[in-house]
Amino acid sequence: MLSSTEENYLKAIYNISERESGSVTTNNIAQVMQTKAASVTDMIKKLADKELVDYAKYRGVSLTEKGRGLATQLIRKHRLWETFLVDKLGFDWDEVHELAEELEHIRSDELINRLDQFLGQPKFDPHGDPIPNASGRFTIRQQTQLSDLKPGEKGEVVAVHHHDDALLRHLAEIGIELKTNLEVLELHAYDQSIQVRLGTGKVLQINPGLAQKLFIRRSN
Amino acid sequence: MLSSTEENYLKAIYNISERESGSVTTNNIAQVMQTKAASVTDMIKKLADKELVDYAKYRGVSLTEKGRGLATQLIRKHRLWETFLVDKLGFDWDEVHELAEELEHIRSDELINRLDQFLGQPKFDPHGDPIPNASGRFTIRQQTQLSDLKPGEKGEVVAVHHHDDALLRHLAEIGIELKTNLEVLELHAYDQSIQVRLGTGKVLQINPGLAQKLFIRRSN
DNA sequence: AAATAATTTTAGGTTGCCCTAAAAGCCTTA
DNA sequence: TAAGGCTTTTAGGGCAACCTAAAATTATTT
Ligand SMILES: [Mn+2]
Ligand SMILES: [Mn+2]
Ligand SMILES: [Mn+2]
Ligand SMILES: [Mn+2]
Repeated sequence: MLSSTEENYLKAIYNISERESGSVTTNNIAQVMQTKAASVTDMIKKLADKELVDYAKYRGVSLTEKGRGLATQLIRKHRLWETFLVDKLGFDWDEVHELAEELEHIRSDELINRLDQFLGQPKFDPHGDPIPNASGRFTIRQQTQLSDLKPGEKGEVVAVHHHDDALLRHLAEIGIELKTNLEVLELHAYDQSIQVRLGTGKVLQINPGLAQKLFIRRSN
Repeated sequence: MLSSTEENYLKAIYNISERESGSVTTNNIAQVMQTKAASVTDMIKKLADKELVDYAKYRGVSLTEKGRGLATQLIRKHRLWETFLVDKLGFDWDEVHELAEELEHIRSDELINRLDQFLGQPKFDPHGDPIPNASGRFTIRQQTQLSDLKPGEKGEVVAVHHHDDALLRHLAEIGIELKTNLEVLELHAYDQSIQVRLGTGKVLQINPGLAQKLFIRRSN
């Protein structure tokens, strides 16, 4: 039985290792967990004792199979709760992350499987992130960063990277949400910004930072 | 901001003072919280510092207005989550108490108010217990213990006392749930048992312990 | 290859919630 | 009303998760 804190560390390690290659460093975890390196070392030892991470002093950690499995289940719970909050309770997509951070620690397989059924076994959460199934398998989807599209290419917004509430609110404001269709009109060499036309006809300048955080499925 | 533990103590004190008159004793709380008297004394001091209980050494505690308000909100959350689990996720009434014990500590007024809306602002939980509204007011209902009915009296089961899962399963097995209609046929002086006929026609012998835990609204 | 800089670990301490054992206070009953 | 028996509090610790400061190790620069 893991504490909520242990679960959060596992998830942090999982997320870091998804976006960076090699082993995960103490400082890296400290930053994500908003804590101090010394505290991370304490916790790493505990997780290593429980065989959830492989750990070599001064060399960082990586998840074991067991650790990765638990992290995946936690992500499943997080994303299912987010889906519940948006689809059933009518929250906006920028309001659900913190709540899901608490709800994900409710410990009951029965609960999460019933919730999954109730929601119609969704494959993606309100931010377009894939929801692993009960065996921990993710649905793979073809997607590209908006910043990689060439002028003339069209597509549909399928995910946003990631849980920055201000970003999500901004997107909603300028008219971008999941399933929004768009076409790249021009790339401006001067500031790397991208001009796009939305399905609604609205034309927008998207700055490069934002364009990296929007994931598109090409549609032609 | 209260910890889950502090919230649970408040709820325990609230529940004890509902069923017993006078101030709530340390041992009483220790028994409900499954902990030791010394631990209770520690916590009582903390709650007294926060002005959630009135405390006089060796004299027990009682909730302040503020403490009672928080306890009531916790009970609201508990009962709304139980209602969600039964009505929306299809759990049986004997399966939801422990889960609600965890869910009730999720801290968000917005969440609980949306959940309330989603459930249709229910007035009673799956065990027939009243759900306080956002201002902490309970719906009052006329009800009598089955053990107080006289032969010939009829009524409807409106609540069961309380969260003993085995009791709830037993009731379901013998055909008693909320809204079950019944009529008292006979009282047996020998063992104080009560013979009742359910709406279905089924005739049962109910022992006096159980009869005290069934709440009935008279219907004639 | 040193020297310096950065990272990581260790040492020692705090807080919240729990414990056992002993002391203190309250209550009953002779 | 005084003793004995409960109940409650205090004293002194343990454990999880955090902290700061110092030491150890690794990485980078000269
Ligand atoms: Mn999230
Ligand atoms: Mn998400
Ligand atoms: Mn309950
Ligand atoms: Mn209930």
